[in-house]
Amino acid sequence: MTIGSLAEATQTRVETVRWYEKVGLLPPPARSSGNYRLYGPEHLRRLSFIRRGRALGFTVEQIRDLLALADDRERSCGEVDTIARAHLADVERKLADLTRLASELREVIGQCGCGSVADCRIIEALSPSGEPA
Amino acid sequence: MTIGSLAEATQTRVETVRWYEKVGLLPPPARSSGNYRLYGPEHLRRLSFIRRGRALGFTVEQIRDLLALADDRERSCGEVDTIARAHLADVERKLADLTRLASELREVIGQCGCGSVADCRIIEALSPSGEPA
DNA sequence: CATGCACCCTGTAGTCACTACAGGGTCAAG
DNA sequence: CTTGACCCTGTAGTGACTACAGGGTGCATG
Repeated sequence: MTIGSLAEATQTRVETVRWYEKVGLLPPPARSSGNYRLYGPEHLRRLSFIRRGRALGFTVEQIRDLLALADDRERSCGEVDTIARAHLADVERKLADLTRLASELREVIGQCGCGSVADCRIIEALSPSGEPA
Repeated sequence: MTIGSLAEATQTRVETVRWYEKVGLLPPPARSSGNYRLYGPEHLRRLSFIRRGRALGFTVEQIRDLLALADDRERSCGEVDTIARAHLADVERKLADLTRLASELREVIGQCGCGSVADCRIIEALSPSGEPA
């Protein structure tokens, strides 16, 4: 399996696959006579894991930890649970922030009468103490 | 007003103030005999505008545009409205993404029986076709 | 007058997770 | 034998800062 096929199979860019190798998430594969990377099914599994983790918003460092835990199959699942819960808490914080932000934005936009900038409420809302910038 | 007071007044780091100057959001202020930056009330107003915009999630480029529009007070408010609406649409997209993500995470976490990694549902959920990594 | 300390200066490099080249090599089809 | 798709390495860029390193300034205290 060349890097192109692996990338296609996992919906990843070729450069990204090489980057995962560089930062140590994906082990260096064998090389062909022409120095092409040759991947096996284990690489496909590992890269799929990485991509799914990224899609769920885990950082690369969290995925590195999860991979290390997944490799050590005897270990208790507790640490995995801890990482996942910490991440969920993070996502929920961001969600709350964005919700607040969206409602502030909607309010600001609703006030715009669309006259001239001189009396634009959006600009006013951005300026300190409602004064134009 | 030195850079430190300005930074404190706007809840900004000193380095960030200097960075806004470097990228052209904040005009270069006068200098003291000892080469210290000296800011006036206009700088305070402009920096407050920038910080409020950032807090609302506008990018630096969007703020650059908003500042240019705000400076040209004759112009119609339409462009300001366009920028704000585009940003709101962006925020709403992110909000939808995060909401989906949080529910997926909650599901994954709920499945973890916290035994050994070998039968950890979180790891399985991250692996392709439910198979361990 | 000397010292110390908080503050300021410039400039560069690092963060995160990639992305985008530049400048070349390899391979299979026509 | 040439074309074109693919691959290689290495470096630099993205956004919005942040973190130094290595120095200068300004003011209070001894």
